Amino acid sequence: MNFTAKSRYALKIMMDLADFNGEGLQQRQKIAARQGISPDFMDHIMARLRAHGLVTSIRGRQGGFRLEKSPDEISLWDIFSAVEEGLFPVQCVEDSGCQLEAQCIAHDAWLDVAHIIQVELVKRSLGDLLKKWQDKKDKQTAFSLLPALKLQENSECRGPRRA
Amino acid sequence: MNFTAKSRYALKIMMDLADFNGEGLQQRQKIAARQGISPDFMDHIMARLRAHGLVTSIRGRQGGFRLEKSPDEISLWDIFSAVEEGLFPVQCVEDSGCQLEAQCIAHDAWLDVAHIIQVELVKRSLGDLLKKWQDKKDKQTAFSLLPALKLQENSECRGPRRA
DNA sequence: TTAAATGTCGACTGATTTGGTAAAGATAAA
DNA sequence: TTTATCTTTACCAAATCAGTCGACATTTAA
Repeated sequence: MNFTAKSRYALKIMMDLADFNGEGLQQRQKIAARQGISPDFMDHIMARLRAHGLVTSIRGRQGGFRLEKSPDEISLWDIFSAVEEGLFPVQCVEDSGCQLEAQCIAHDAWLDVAHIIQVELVKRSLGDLLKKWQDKKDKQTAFSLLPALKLQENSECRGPRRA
Repeated sequence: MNFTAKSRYALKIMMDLADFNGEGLQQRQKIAARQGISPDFMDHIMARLRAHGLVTSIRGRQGGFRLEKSPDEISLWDIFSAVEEGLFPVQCVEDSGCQLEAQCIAHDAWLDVAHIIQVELVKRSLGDLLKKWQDKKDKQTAFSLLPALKLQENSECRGPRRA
């Protein structure tokens, strides 16, 4: 299935854009700072999100990014399949051109696994996820005096690849 | 989620052992030949399957491998988590020690994704998969004069990493 | 007791992927 | 024309992957 850093970053970026949806264009630097991502690396991810019609970009002064569709119309599958080369677990499922399909004892199992993961990812929309995040945030701030978390800069929720 | 060749091979090996379950010990060379796997590489996978209590090995002459449990008691999750280092999609979900949990806009989504994938993989037992495979095989042989496929050597159901 | 048939373990390696940096450029507003 | 913004491409070090290899341990049969 191969969820790399691209998927992790892409989800953060998309959640960030959804969180600011309707509040105008969001700049590359700001998104990157809020989500703790290297802006240079973010460029690669943005290029893919744009190519797949998930975000719109405006160049020049006052430029920036925004979602191209409503958060409810964007699924986790859309996001991950936009940024990952091969999201399917194994090659033979991905290109559907496996010559040994009939003889491979594992082929159908992989097809099944690939299918169910896709189904579950399609079920989950950015809109739903954002709602859960906002509910959680509201509860947190109700019990503390922290400023709204969305204004804090975040750093990457992850250590080096191997613990 | 990171399904590498280890998962692909492990599934083939376990399906093979399930297919020959009750027919005595299966030798390393035979399994490898039937499933089109390098025996040397298979050693690494076998070590993990054994360490996780999925297969039993007997050394010396007349030695070999067999399943340690009934195919119905072995799930895809058991197999994949035995051979992969990090089966979870992202680090912060895997080690549950993420300090930024409360501030990460994506954390709960990853937790959800990891959970549902695990649930679906646990649902799928080697017994069920084997049954489907055997049904398929029966239908195939009913319409052709090919010898039973389980006796044919197989080669890996996959090309080079990049098409 | 020895030889043969098996599984076990760890070191090593070339190729690929990953995750990132950087430089030069395009575009639009001020 | 300057400045702020996104775009594209090239490049790179480090890690991972998918093995290969060799030495070794164990059991049985001759």
